[in-house]
Amino acid sequence: MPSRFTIPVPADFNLPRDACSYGYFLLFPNNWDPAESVFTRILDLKDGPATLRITQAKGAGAALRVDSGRTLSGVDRNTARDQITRMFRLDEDKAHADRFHGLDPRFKKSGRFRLMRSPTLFEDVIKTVTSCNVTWGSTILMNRRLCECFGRSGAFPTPQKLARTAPALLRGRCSVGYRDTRIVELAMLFSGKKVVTGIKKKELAPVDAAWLEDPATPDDQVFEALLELPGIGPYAAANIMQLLGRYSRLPLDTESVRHGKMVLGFRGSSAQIMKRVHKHFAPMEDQAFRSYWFELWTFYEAKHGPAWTWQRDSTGKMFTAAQLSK
DNA sequence: GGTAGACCTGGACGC
DNA sequence: GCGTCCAGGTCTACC
Repeated sequence: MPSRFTIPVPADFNLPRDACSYGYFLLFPNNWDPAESVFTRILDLKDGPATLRITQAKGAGAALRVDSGRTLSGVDRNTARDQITRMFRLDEDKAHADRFHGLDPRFKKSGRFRLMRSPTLFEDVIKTVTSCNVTWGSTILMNRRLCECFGRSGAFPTPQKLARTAPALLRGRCSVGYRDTRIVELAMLFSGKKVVTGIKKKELAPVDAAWLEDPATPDDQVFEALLELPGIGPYAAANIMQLLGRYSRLPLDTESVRHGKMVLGFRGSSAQIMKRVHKHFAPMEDQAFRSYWFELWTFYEAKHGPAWTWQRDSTGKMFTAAQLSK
């Protein structure tokens, strides 16, 4: 039996704008339907996977309506509500907006400040690993296959499932290449296991997700802890920081170099341009990433139209530095 | 501390 | 259809 519930949102929350605010909205098992303005997401809940259809029929500020393909227990409904809240950052209120817009008023009119993320930290970490050293089209493919091959009914696979998976099988089915062992080791760490990692050649304690998510934990300690994880270098760690709601660091990559050259007019080697991009956004203090990201996003939208009109299988594959430089 | 090269895959390109 | 080259961060070895 289908079921329906609602989730209240902050007065400024706008589903098309805020759901389509970061590239992960294009990755499985997320699906945005531009024609209907419907965000569909499969969540692996206690009683099994559920396909959730999320809409905001009455516009910005109106409660989200969530339709499930099956009846949800009270426990599953609460878990779904928590995960959707995390995904759309519904806990970031006017104070967050005011802080960002005070430092960078360019985005006050559009109201942008929220960045879409995953329902769980584990999924954010794996999505980040699958976005490293690979073109965006391959990132889409890896996430699709992870869900199809190892997730229940197309949901994102759990840490427990991936922790039990042989790296070679992961590589063979999901085209993750050398990331295979890194993903399995990360899954073990998120499953509460100690890991003697072959990647970084040391014994690692299980990931304490609550400690990483706790705003009271200092940024520097979170960053250092992330760098310890297999497959996580400076770029990935900085990206996970913003996914954790810590916006002072910039995950700079080849795309940042392209942006530095094309939009900011910087010249020099890649390393020099990255240093200049860092310096350029330093005045944005604890909001540096938001300022950087929405500047990038504005460039993308100027090329391809508003993000809520993008199609995963066409527009969504255009986003690589090489493509955008053309 | 800085740097070169290996790690993989998909896609573009030339023949 | 096949071979070659390239894009894309992390990690290790070496200086």
